[in-house]
Parts: sequence; C-alpha cells; structure tokens
Amino acid sequence: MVHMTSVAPAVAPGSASAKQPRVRFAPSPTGFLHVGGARTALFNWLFAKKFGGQFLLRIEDTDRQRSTDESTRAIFEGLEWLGLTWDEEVVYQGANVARHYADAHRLLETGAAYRDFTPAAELDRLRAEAEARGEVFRFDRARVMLSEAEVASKLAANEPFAIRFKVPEGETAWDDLVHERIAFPNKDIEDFVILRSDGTPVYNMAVVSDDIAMRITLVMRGDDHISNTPKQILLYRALGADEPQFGHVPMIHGADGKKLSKRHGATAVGDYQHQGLLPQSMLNFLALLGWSPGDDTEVMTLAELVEKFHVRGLQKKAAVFDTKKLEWMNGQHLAQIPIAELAAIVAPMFERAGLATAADLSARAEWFHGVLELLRVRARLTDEIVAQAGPFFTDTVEYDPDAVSKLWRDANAAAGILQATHDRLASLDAWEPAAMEEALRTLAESLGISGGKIFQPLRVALFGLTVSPGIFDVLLYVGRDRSLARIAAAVQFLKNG
RNA sequence: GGCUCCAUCGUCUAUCGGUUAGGACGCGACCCUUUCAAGGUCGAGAGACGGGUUCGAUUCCCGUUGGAGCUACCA
Repeated sequence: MVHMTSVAPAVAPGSASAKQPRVRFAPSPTGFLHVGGARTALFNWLFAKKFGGQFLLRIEDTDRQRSTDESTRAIFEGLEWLGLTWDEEVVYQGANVARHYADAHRLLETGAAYRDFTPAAELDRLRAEAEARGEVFRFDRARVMLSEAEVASKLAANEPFAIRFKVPEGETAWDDLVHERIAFPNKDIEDFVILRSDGTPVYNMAVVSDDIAMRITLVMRGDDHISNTPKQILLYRALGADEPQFGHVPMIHGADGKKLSKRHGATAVGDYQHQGLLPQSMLNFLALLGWSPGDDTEVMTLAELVEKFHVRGLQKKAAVFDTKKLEWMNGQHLAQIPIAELAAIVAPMFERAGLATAADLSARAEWFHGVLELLRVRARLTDEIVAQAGPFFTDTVEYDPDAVSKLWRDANAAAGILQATHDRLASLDAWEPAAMEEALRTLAESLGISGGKIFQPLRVALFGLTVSPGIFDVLLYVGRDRSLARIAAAVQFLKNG
C-alpha cells in the first residue's frame, strides 16, 4: 500500500469553522466502490458544495489483510467517474498509525484507558463457553483490571497487553443530523479495545484520531455506524477534542429488504458504468434514494442537486435499490444530455464494437450526432444505442428471419412494392424526408394501399428488422446511395428467394 | 438474546394536525403513429395494529407487531 500523505499531529481542532464545513468519505479498500458507499460520498460531497466546505477522501487501509491497492484504485476510479472529486490530498489511514498509537497511549496515561493482559485466545474461549451455555458474554472490567504492582510485574515480564477504553458511567447522546437525538446508556457499551496487543489501532481509535487531525466538522455515514458513534464521542471527549456533528444516513437494501450485498447482483458502481449507465443518472438516482428535494422534481443534473440539496430532505428509512427506476432515470438523462457530450461518451463504445473509428466519427460529427438523436430516445442504456446502430454503419444488412416472415410474407408482392419504392425514391431531386414521405404516400395512394404497406417492407430492406427509427430518418441517415442499393438488394433477395 | 434505528401505494417519495392522502418507477387501458421507443390522458394501488392527546390525527405521545443495523484485539 502506498502512503503518500500523513496528516498533522492529532489533538484539538478547537476552532473548526462552522461556515466552512469539512466532511469526508472514508471507505476501506476491501472491494470495489459500491453503490451504498457512492451514495454516502455523494451526500457528503453535496453537503460540502452546498455550504462551501471541503470534501475529503480517506482510505481506511489499516486492515492489511483485506486492503488492496486494486481496491484503492477502483475507489478512485469510481469517484472520478461519478465526478465526486475530493479536496486536498488523499489521506491514507495506514500512514497515521503512529499517531493512533500515541493517542491510545495518551488515554492510558490520563487514566481514560487501561491495560488488558488477557490473551485474545482466552477471550475467544470465554465467549465460546458463554455461547455454549446459551448466555451472552459480557466483558467484565473488574476481572481484568490489575493492581499497579501486578501491572508492573507483567510489564517487567514483557507480557503483551491490549489497551481498553474505560467507559464512564452515564449516558452518551448526540443530536444526529438526520435522526435528531440518539442516546445510549453507557452500561451497554463494553470497554472496547483501542489498541491491539500487537500495537496496532482498532477502528474507532483510528477514525477518531484521524477525524480530529483532519478537522472534520461533520461525520456523515451509513446508519450501520450508529452503534460506533457513542464510543467515538467518548474518545473525542477523553482526548479533549470537540466532537463533530454526526449524521447517519439510511442503508440501501436489496429487493429482499436486507442490506445490499454482492448476492443482490450488481452493487459495484463500475458494474453500472459498464452496463451503459451515465454517471449523472447514477448520481441522480442515488440522491433520490434516501433524500428528497421536497417537491416532485425527479430528473436533476449534479448542479441542480447541489442547488436543491438540504439536510431536511434526508430520509431515516432504508431504501430499496430499484434497478427499473435506475434505467428509467438513465433514459431521461440520455434524452437530455448535450449531444456532443453523449457522442464523446459513446464514441469509444462504437469503436470497440467495430462500427467506426473515433477519428471517423469526429470527421462525420454532424451525421453521427444525427444518428445519436434517433437512437437516444429509444434507448435506456448507452449499450442499447450501440446495439441498435449497426445498420447505419454497415455496408449491407442482415435480414432478421422474423422480419422476413412477417413483413415479406408474400415475396412477389413485396418485391413489386420495393421496386416501385426504389424507383420513386431514385427519381427524387432532393434526399430529404418531407419529399420522400410525400413521394411514398402518393405511391401508396396510387397503388391503393396504406402507407404502412410500403414503409414496413422498406424497413426490412433498409434495417433488416421490424423495428427502427422513423423510416424517413433511416433513409436520410443511411444515405441515398446505400439506401437505394439496399432496396435493390432486397428486391434481388426476394426474387431469388 | 441484548442494544439502537426505522415504519404512507409492490418500489422511491410528498404531506410543516384539517387534503377526494399528491408525484415518480413499475403495471393496465387509451391517444399519437409507418414499426419500436419517446410523449400525452386515464386507471388500479398506501397511512401495520392498539391505545391515548386533540374539536380533529398519516402527522404528536405510549405500547404491540414487523423490519433493519450493531453486538470482535474487522472496518
């Protein structure tokens, strides 16, 4: 793991400016950026932007077993893709263990914490025994607190010890940004370990030490952290630091009502990126999961989200991740995104699909944009745009068997109509939709058939499918030469059929 | 089990004690129409239950039930 940054010495932020909030997103790099994390990041980011503060990123990589550089990179990429850029340098928690250690020992010196020489294995054993008896294991301070003499002798014998925080009597409460007041009786909080016997810090210690050092003014995170909060508040106080404000946003659940996890399918932000989602759709959708602008607005850009964001709209209830609505949301954004922006996003996909090179597309930008206009409105994912674009790019079309059997059922009749269509279109002075439509409608009239009887077989000839954008748009964007050639080829196909 | 949080249509949500409980997704119907979308109109669809407080509760309080999270020398 790379540690590029360390932060200033711990202790008292004291003068954290209320006007300049400092928030952070603190994922542990043990996997990809998941949607729940992305939403927490978004709310923090929104809060920072809304109130002109800073949004910081801290990688909580103190669990060396599970943390990977690959995950760290994935988190960066995910946030960058979403456009949730962070202020200041990234803080790697692992770079701060010396301070965490020092803070834990400071607590030991002030008497806010004490040494526990009980081996971890012994604790495990006691826990297992209690469970076997059907009881709940309660950590007993009296059993492990030693006299000064005993401590001195164990120290002299070099016995390893963990440092535990001595939870005081009373109650620990705070006014949560989204829940109002939350209170925990201290008797329900065990004396928790802050420094392991190997000298490494435990989560709550590291978090508090870092949040103090980073001068965080608001800790906004998932409500699965609610039970950590009283412990952290106790640490702030014992360390003599002002506690920040806390806000606990609800979880995201899968369709089964359980906390979202891998078994619910795609939960990584990257999964959606690769499925053809626009970052603004993801952001918009995530924002609406657990937050509401208070009115009926649904489709919003990031800038609009910043403008409308307010903590009052934060929800207390867990929300179910509904991919159907996500896709609808993407369709909305697909329809309203500036066409050049869409083109830039989608061009590499066309290249990968082998339909055109990026250079080719930019050389024919106007044409390409026109094609995208036709396709965007009937797509929900950018993938679908690419999938449906084929006939605009290829030289020849493949006939879908269903289309042939349905719309070219009577081969002779179809060939006749297509031939007549070909001749009418070929005689046109201008390759222009209105003229084409007029010509073909008059043709239909003279043949005594409905327009559809011409348009549908024509669609198969031009697109090979029963579905396509409007037929005159297809004619226009496939182009005169290719269109006429395709119609002629269809006539041949039908005659030989 | 203990602690904590939560509770309006299937889902996301609006409602600052007085509404025919509104909108969106999804679903159904219709309109538009050369197909598919998009769009438009309409429809079905909700205050978990029981007590209070109040002239009046979805809204405030309590309880029940239900759901979720945490419960490590993980983060």
